[in-house]
Amino acid sequence: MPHVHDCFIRKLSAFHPLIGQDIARLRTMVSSTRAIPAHQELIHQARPGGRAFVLHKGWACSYKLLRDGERQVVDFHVPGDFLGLRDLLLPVCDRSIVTVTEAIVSEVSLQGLARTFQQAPRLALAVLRTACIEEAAVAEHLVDVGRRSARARTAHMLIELYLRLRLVGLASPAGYACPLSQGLLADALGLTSIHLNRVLRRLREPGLATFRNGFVSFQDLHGLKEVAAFDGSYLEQIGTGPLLAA
Amino acid sequence: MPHVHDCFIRKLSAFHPLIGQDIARLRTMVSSTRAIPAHQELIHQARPGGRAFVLHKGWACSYKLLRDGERQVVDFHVPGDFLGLRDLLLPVCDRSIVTVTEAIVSEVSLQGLARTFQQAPRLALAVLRTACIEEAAVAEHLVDVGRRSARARTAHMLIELYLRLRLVGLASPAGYACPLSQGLLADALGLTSIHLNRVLRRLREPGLATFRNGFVSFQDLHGLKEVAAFDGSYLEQIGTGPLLAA
DNA sequence: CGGCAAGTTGAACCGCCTCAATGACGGTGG
DNA sequence: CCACCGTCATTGAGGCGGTTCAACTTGCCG
Repeated sequence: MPHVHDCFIRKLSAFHPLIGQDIARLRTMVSSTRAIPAHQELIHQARPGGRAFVLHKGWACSYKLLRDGERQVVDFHVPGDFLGLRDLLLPVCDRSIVTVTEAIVSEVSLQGLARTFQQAPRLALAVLRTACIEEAAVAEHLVDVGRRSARARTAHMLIELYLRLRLVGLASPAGYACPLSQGLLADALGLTSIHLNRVLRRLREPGLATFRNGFVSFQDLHGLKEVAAFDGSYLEQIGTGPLLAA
Repeated sequence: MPHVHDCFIRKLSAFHPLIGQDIARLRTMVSSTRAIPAHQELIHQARPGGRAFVLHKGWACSYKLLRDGERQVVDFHVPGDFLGLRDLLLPVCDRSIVTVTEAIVSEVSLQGLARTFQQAPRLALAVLRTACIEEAAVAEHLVDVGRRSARARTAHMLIELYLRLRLVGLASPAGYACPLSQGLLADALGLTSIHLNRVLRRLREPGLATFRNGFVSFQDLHGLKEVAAFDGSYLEQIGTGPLLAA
């Protein structure tokens, strides 16, 4: 019933047309919507939990910790994302998810999900599809880190976040609010924050994009896509549905 | 009915106990088992297909091509793996899958999978779990490329392949047959084949592991795990089931 | 005002890449 | 049977991108 569900519904709709009944079922799937402070763990690496969440508001990120203290951010999560599906299906989760900002989430139990699968297979399919898309994002992320220069990789990440936020109405071609610190973004890109800082300057000074004070703003989105060698087939094709006429 | 299904069944069993009925259903899920030559595309990047396969014999790999011709191998596939689940669920697949060696596969249709989900939810759950594990491998791979040195990363990959092969009985602590070329492995690790060659030497000369003539052999698996800072929580916990008492 | 986290800049180092050449092997056709 | 070829593996020398270490600044909060 709370309208904070909007992002999730909006996102699912982009993948799969939902009917009214589906939305009603969606509301029975989740429970205990609540606010979580920033920098709080939702899911802990290697601790069996079996909890999943729908993120309604705020940002989160999943990361893995190495023994030497290094951290690799695997993915960022924005409103509408379904977190921890893996944690429900596997006995042990291999990564942690923490909030980046204050966040509003709803918890999803294994029972709730299973019930949804039984009663509304179409809906279940939509959920699976979003999970697939998020996995595709991880793979794209891997390509970034493995085969693109720091500059292309950074440009690519800024654009990807833009598309994902646009899908839920939180970004415009001018830019978007981005609460990530340079250190966190660097841990996602496989760079040091020092080098990322220099890379960001080399995007800012030629007039491509600016990341400052919690905002990403695009001066030349087309040029930025060139730099990123962006091929958004895995994301762009979505987000062209009726909900995103803007 | 062909016993080439063994690897898939064996792998599913490791995640979820199967009963006889499940195995019978599994056999109705797939169709047209056949041999595929080496270096042949099973699934083509950006070409809508909606086909998926169970790999019974041989190796395959999924990769993404960049506009500049660079290639990033996202994952290797060994017997027992389920290929292309994403391709069934999403309208467009964002990566290609090719055979590395000659391979034997069975095709799985969306209908076949959907039927399985309806008739045998337990089985469907097992399939989803293996898909999750493979996604976890991609994430681990991302950590490799993003935050580990070339040497640790290479060691890590050799061990990961070992564990995945062991799960289907194709590896022993002494080593395993590995038909990958150095160039292909380098494309997975985000290295040049030249540098990978030097890295392999720095694993061979201290007496850790050898990769030569299509075989990986471990001289000092424990030491190798040290080098890799290996934390196989996402893989090791599995493979300790009854089927893998060896 | 003091303290901490995050951002910014500089200088020096090194891991990995690039370019280049050679060796080892199997296949193919003369 | 050997000359020719393509693919893969191996080794060398030199250069660049990104790291490391070390300031210093800025902004926020107590």
